[in-house]
Parts: sequence; structure tokens; C-alpha cells
Amino acid sequence: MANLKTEERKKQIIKVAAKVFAERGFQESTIAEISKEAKISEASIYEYFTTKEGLLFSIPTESAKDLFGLMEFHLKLIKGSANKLRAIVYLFMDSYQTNNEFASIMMLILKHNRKFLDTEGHKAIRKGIKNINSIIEEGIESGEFKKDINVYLVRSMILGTVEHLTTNWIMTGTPDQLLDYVDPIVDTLIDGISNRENRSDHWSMQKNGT
Amino acid sequence: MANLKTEERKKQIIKVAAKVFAERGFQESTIAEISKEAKISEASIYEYFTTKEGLLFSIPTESAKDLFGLMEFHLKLIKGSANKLRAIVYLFMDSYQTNNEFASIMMLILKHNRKFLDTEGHKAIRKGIKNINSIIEEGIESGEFKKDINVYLVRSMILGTVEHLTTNWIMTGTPDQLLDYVDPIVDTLIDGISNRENRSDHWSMQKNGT
Amino acid sequence: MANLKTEERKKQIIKVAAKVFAERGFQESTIAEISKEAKISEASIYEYFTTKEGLLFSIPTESAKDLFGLMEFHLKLIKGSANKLRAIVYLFMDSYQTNNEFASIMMLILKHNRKFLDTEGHKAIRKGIKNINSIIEEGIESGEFKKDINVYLVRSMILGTVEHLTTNWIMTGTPDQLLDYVDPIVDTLIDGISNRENRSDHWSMQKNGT
Amino acid sequence: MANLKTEERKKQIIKVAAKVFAERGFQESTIAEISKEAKISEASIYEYFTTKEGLLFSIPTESAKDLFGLMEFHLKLIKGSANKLRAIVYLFMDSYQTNNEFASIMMLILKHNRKFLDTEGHKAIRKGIKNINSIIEEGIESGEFKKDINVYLVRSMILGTVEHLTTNWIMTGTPDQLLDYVDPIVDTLIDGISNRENRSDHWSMQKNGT
DNA sequence: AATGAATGAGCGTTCATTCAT
DNA sequence: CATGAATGAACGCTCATTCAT
Repeated sequence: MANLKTEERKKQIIKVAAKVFAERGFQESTIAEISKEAKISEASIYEYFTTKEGLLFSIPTESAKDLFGLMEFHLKLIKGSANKLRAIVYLFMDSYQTNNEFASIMMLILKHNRKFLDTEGHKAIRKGIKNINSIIEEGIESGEFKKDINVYLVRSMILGTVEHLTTNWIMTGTPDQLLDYVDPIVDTLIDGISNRENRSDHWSMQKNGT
Repeated sequence: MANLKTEERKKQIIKVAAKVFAERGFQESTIAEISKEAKISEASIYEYFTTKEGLLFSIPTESAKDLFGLMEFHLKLIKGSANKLRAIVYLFMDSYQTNNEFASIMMLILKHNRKFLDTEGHKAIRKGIKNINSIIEEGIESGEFKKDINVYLVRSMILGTVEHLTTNWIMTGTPDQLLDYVDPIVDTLIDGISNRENRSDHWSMQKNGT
Repeated sequence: MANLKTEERKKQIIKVAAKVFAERGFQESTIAEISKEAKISEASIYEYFTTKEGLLFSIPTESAKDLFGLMEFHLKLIKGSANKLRAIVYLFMDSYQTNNEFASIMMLILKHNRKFLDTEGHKAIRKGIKNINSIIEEGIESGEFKKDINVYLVRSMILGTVEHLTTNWIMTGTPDQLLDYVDPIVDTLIDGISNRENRSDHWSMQKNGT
Repeated sequence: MANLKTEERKKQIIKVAAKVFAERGFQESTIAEISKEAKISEASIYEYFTTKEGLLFSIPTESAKDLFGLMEFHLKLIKGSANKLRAIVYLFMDSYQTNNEFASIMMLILKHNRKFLDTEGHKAIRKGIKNINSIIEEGIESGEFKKDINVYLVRSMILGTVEHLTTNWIMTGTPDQLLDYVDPIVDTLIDGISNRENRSDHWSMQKNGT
């Protein structure tokens, strides 16, 4: 018990690295700092990871798998595409809000790293994202969603909004509670912002050319 | 006259830097490379900019001012909040698609730089974004939009979606034409994805019966 | 029995090390690589050898002993100093050509290592080289060689030529067959390159008239 | 005068590097040590040389050009192939004896470096070595040397002997004066070691089978 | 005897930045 | 205004070697 096993050691390094990378950013973090915080030598880190970037890429693998695994599990229990989308947004937001290091690393570091695209971690993410596509498609087929919506766009709206809010939250601290936005996001996406009870005013007129 | 020359030199450096940063990323770019491409000495760059990061922060100022200036100008000519949002999305997308260096620098570099928040360039952006807020608020007041929508959320949905699509476009080349998404984004946001002609299935029941 | 196994293990490591060192050079070879090819752990190598350099120095011991043992054996059977020198050159060349790993290690690595001078391996070599001295001296005493030749020089010419050809062979692949040079080397050394049948031209004049 | 020009600075670094490499060997030398002895920063060395190995390869260029330039010059003034070979051996030996750093670097470091083969410095050497070939060929044509000698072998005997003696001198300090060996080398090569005045004794008998 | 695990000690190289001219 | 020249300060990574088990 005093002696951590290899796998545990690896996880421990990942944990520390996640913390450091999230705090300082990737380039600004040094292996020296990570090794210091992990209370091992720099050389030992290279026993477990071939490269600093390799260590970075190892971070999301688990969290991403957890997230998308959980997602797949829950989606089976939920009826209705809208509700499923709600669950997805909830799981994203909850995951990011709970694990803000994961959020920082995903939003501020990995999202813009081209090499990450060829990674196990990204593979897990792609798989998870396909789920969203399927749900939207199901919604269309079941008649719950309009026939002419663009699946890719809707998915992008969901992910884009979640990412934007999360990034803002990380960078500025606003909003305080990401989860407060789950329902508004989904409701707005589902129902739009147009005020249909007011179709005779200048809005419709405008459409007619005034 | 001398000042004019200086100002031109500065712009030229910014132009080259924008190209290099967009191509290589910030950390991967070197002052040496920029100076080489700009055909001046490295030392000369420091006559115009105090620091490599200072040079980076100088890049968006103009483009951002252009973009938001144009935005302000056009918005005055357009009636109806929805149309104004459409114009905004169009101007963003057009700006990014036309000037992909600007897009890359904004999406991949500056968006995640905390120091950028205290910058002239970011100030211009904040000002521009307030415009979006105002428009949404006007839409609510005029009755064109629902009363209970969250202004911050709607703005985040617009920006998040635009940014997500743009980032994807930069990173993967998909979609080919950002501008193709202007109308779909706005239409979806305005009208939602719910199929209102089909309110008798389990979806509406679910909504009514919980 | 246990000792026998140990001794075999040691030899096996030496064999693998010889291969690796010959291929990559000393500095460029790693204990990791040797252990991998020898299918034992790195730590185990240190059970048999105190140090990487110690392992290196262990390599030639056997081959050198073999070579010089063989030399001593053969020289007893040969009459005439010239013939003995021929045998020596032959044995060197044959040994290097047959065992090119040994050749590489001797020519490219150990020849220039000052620490090797204090080694068992080098002791064996020194002993072998003394043989050459003795043979030359015998040749002088017997009147087969000139009286005024410098023993050290003749030995150096033999060894220098052999080493030069061998090194070239290792580095560039030329000449193809080292053994082709055995007779020419010895014949040239014995008889010189001067054309004695042509003593009336400007060459002899020059010698006589300067 | 106080401020060394670029070219002078470069030469100074080469000079110091030659000293350090000759003393310690290549792998054992560090850029830090060279920079310290040259009283410049490590970074500055990289202003003049792209790499540690590049610095190494720059060392012989000048000395080798000097040596082979001098050689070419002198050879024009000398008549007779034997005398020319004598001059060559003299120039080598003198060059090595006078500039023992050059000797060390050539004999102990560069001679075994495969990358050096593709270098400017090695090009100069190859050119110089061709001279030796030509001289031997001339000697054959003029009838001064035997017709059936192997040019490549004779050249190898000269170079091999010179290198062997030089290497020994560097490694062990023996012989004290390389130049003492110039005449013996050439004389022995020209005239051989066979004692022709004693053709009726046991030597010839031996040849006949006794 | 064998090794998994850990690391101390090092080193070449990069690059933003400075400053005398 | 322009820059050639110089460098301080880092840092990722390697590898021979040790030692508890």
C-alpha cells in the first residue's frame, strides 16, 4: 500500500499534470514542476510517458471515457429526443463544472491542438459526439424535430454553446453555475426565441417589406 | 511624414506576424521567423513592439475594429432584431472566412489568453459584443422575441455556434463555406427545432404529463 | 555448474554488446539496447559488469587472446622471419575480415581509448605485439633482414598498414578482401618499391649528385 | 581591435574548441566548457556554428587546407618521386608534431566519424591524398618505382605508418620526435628490409626448402 | 541470480530580449 | 531609425547506475 503500483503511479502523475496544466497552461508548465508536485523525479515521468505532450494527451482519455460512457448509459433510459439532448447538455455541463481541470484542459489546450486529433482521447470524444448526431436524427425520424433541420448545425449549436459558456466560465468566472444553463439552452434550441403570439406586429410587417 | 512611415512599418510587421502566428501558432512562431519574413532585423521589431506577446495583441485590434465598425454601420440600416442578428452572424462569418488568419488567431490563440482580456483589442471586441446584447434586448422589448429569454444565453448561443463552426473549419476544413450556415443558424435560433405540426405524439404528452 | 551458467551468461552479454557497439559505436549504444537484444534486464548486466566501459573492455579480451594464441602457435611451425611476418599479417587480416565486429571495436573504439591501455585486453595485445618485435629482431640477427633497420618502425609499418586498410574497409567497404593484401604488404615491406633494374636514370643521378 | 570581428571570433572559437576536444575527446567535451574557455556564452557559439558536431567539423578545415596547400606548393619544387614522398611524409609528421591538437582531433576523433566523410574538411583531405597517388604513379611511369606495385597499397602503407606512429605518439608519448621517422619510413619503403648482400645464407636456403 | 522501478546528473539547443553603435 | 552581436535563462529529454525485493 505504501508502494503505489505502476498503474496507480501513472494515474497519480496524470492527476498532478492535469492540475498543473490547467493552472498554468501547457507551454507554461514544466516537467520539473509536475515532477516536484508529484514528488517524483523528472526522469520517472519519462518512465511512464514518452513525452510532455504524450502526458498531456493522456489526461483526457479517462475523463472523456467516463463522460461518454455515462452518457451512453443514461441515454438508454431516457425517452424523447429533446430529453436526451437535455441529458447530454446536462452531462457535459456537470462534467465540466465538477471537474474544472478537465474543462480547462479541454477548452483551453486540447481543443486547438491538431495532434490531439490523432489521439486515443480524441477517438473517445468523436465516438461520444456521434451519439448526439444519432439522437438528432432520431428526433427527426420520430417527427419530434422538424424535417429540414441540419443535423451538423444543431450539434454544433449545442456543442458551441456549451463550449462557449464553459470557456467563459473558466476565463472569467461567469456564469457562476453552468448547470443553470442546461434547461435554457435546450428549451431555446427546441422552441426558438421567436415570439409567436405576436405575429401581427412590425416583425411580420418587416418580413413583408416595410 | 516620418511618423507615417513608422506607422506603415508597424502595420507591415503586424501583417507578417499575423501570417506567421496563424500558420504556426504563437509558441511555435519565433521573432526570428517574423523578422525574416518581414525583411527587417529582429531588433527592429522591438522598436515597434515591446514584446512578442505585445505584437500578438496588436494583431486583432485593427481587424476587430474594422469588423465591429462595419457591424455598427450596417446595423443602423437594418430593421428588425432577427434581421440584425442575421447581419451580425453574417459579418462574423464573412470576416472569418475572408480573413482566415484573423480567424485562426482569434479562435486558436487569443480566445484562451487571459492577458488578452486586458487589451485594447479585447476592449474593441467587448464593445462590439454589447451590440449583440442590445439587439436581443430590443427584440424582447419590441415583442419580436419572447419575454423570458436569457439575453446572455442567446448571445452565447450565437457566438458559441459561430466560434465552434469557425474553429472546426480552421482545424479540419469542414464546412467548406461558413457563409452557408448564416441563415440556418439564425433561423434555427429564431424558430427552434421543435416540430409544432406534430404535437400529438409522445413528445407533447411527455411535456404535458410530467 | 552454477558458475558455468554464469560464465555463459557473461559471454552472451559480451557477444551482444560486441554486436551493438560495432554497429552503433560506443557512445551511441545504450545499456538499454544491449539488455533488450540480450533479452535480460538492464540491471542484470550490472551483475556481470561494473560499468558500461567495463563491458566494452571485456569484449576484446577473448578475441585478442584467441588471435595471439593462434599466432604464437603458428609461428613455431614457420621458418624464416619473412614468412613469420607473412603469417602475422595473414592472421591479423583474417581475424579482422572474419570477425568484423572485433575489427570495428578495435579500430574505431578501443584504439583511441586511453583507459583501455590499463586493461587485461590490452595486456594480451601488448604481449602479442612483442612477438612481432622478436621476429624482426631474429630476422636481423639471422642476417635475413638488414642490420640497420629500426625494429619499432618496421613493426609500426606492419601494424599501421594493417590498421589503415582495416579501418578503410570498415568505414568505406574498400578493399573488398583484406586478405588480398597480405602478400603485397609483406612483399613490399621486404623488397621495397625501388626499381633496382633502372639505376641509370635521373633518379639514381639525383641520389648520387645532390 | 578590442572588438573581434565575426570571422576572427569564429576562428577563436574553433581554436578553443580544438584545444578542448583534443584534451577531453568529443563526447567528453561540453559546449559549456568551450564557451567558458572562449569567454563567451554558450548561446553565442550557436551564432557561429549550428551544432556541436558542426563545430568539430569546422576545426580541421583550415589546418587541412594549410597542410595540403603547403604540400602542393612544395611538391612542385622537388624532383624525383621518392623525394616527393619524403616531402609528403615530412609535411604530415611536421604538421602533426607541431600542431598536436590537430593531430589528436584527426587521429582520435575524426578518422572514425562517418559523418565527417561528407564534410568540407574531408574534401580537402581527399584532394590532398590524391596527390600521393599521382606521385606514386609518376614514380612508376618514370621507372623510378617497380612497375608491379599497388598504388593504393603503397599509399596505405605511407598513411598507415604515419597515422600509427602519430596515434602512438599522442596516446603514449612515444616516439618523442615524429620527425626522426621521416627518413626511416621512406627509406624502408623504398628499399625494403631484405638484406640483399646475404643472399647465399640460410635465407635463400630456406627458400629452397631447408 | 534477476529485475522493476527510480533517479541524479547532465547537456545540447532555443529564443526572446538587450544594447552599443 | 536600424541592427549586428551577444546572452541569460530555460527546458525537455537521456541514460548509466543503484537498490530493494
